[in-house]
Amino acid sequence: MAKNPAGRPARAPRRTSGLSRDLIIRTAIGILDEGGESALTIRALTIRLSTGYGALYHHVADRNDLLTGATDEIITGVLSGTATDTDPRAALRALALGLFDAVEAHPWVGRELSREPWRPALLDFYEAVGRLLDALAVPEDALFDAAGTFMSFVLGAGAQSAANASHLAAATTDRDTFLGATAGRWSGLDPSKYPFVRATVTRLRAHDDREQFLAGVDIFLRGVAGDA
Amino acid sequence: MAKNPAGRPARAPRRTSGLSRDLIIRTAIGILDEGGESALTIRALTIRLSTGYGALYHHVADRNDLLTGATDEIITGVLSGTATDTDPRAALRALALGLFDAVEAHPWVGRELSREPWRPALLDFYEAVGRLLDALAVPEDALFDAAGTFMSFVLGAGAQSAANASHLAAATTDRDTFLGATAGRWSGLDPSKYPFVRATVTRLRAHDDREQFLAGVDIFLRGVAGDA
DNA sequence: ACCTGAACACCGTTCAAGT
DNA sequence: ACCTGAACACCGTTCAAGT
Repeated sequence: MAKNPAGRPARAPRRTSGLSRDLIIRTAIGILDEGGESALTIRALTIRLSTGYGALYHHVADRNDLLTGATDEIITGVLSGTATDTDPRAALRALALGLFDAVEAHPWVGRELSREPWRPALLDFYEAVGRLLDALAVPEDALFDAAGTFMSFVLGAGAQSAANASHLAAATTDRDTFLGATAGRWSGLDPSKYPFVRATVTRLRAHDDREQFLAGVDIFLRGVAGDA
Repeated sequence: MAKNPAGRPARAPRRTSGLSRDLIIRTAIGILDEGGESALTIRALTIRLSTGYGALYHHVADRNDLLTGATDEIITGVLSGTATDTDPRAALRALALGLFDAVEAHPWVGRELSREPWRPALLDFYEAVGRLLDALAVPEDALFDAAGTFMSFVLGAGAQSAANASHLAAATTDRDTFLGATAGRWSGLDPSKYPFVRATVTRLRAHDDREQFLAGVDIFLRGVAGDA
């Protein structure tokens, strides 16, 4: 149905409801969630929104704007859903876990944040972390290093977990098969050269990214403010 | 000089020295270092190697193979240059700093590692970390979480620092101007809403990524095995 | 076996033209 | 003001043809 028989170019029905940056970003998030970063093409967006290229470019600057806008939207959602007025340790755990879960749910966010860190939405996150560490009585001259370290760890763990999630999605197999294959590959390594990796294998099947992440948060908290 | 006047297609002089996967990867690293991931096009590679498309595809599978191969090469270099037979704490610091410096020197490596974690070369890194943590008398049931956390932090901090480095390269300005602009932007934030971010501003100009990274490593070491 | 380069099927983005 | 879609300048990859 690309052309009509009369030779006049076919014309898609004009949208009745107006386009908006918000609608475009939300649609982009849908495409990103389904197919990852590479699935977000301008063409795919025009089709899903049944509109033209120019219409999109009227509301967003370019594809990059689309990606940062989508990322901001996700991060903002994390913060608005997390209470920070409880015990500082609990609040830091909740904040970290909120970002971690968001990145697991939207694996493309992790890579986006490593491309464009210090987006406005992440600034709110950093601010909250800083205040909570201050409330934990972290000495002032250690506060900035501690906050930066916390951000690096949370984003790093999120990105890594997201990468696993992406590979999981790419492999059409389920999680156990994927981990099993990894374990199998690692088992094939020379035991004398890779004793630790091989010891990890026996744990891998029961491995829970989220639990390991929380264990990491606790290591950080102990390191930064004595025993958690 | 696309065509010669006689209408016969111009033909580039045939390479005298043979192509090899190794030469291709090394050339790719050069392009990546100069222009980042987007600069690595197959066309750019053929030009720099004065060869054709098919020649490249004869030695590497595709662009992805090029990227992972280049990343492996860098990571392998880090490990071969780091001694791990000293005091475990010192060795962990050296190992972490080696990866951090490599990512700073080759910013594209950080994003690549977040796309393809657990490359063989990183396995060696993980193995070394696990053994060193064991040598630090980290209890066995905490060893795997600790090693994973360490990896996440090192990769996360590296990626973040690399993102800064990329922006620094994109902005043709120097580091002080860039940090000054960021500080200026942050200073404009509502002081009652962002007290911590604003307090960070005064530190930002004197900020040293490498020092903050080492401070983070020490937080981790304290958290994982008592006072460092 | 190794290499060449035209050709193909995509991209993001622009812009004259429509309402 | 908002939208359409042909056109442009790129991509990565393939493959018949050369040596």
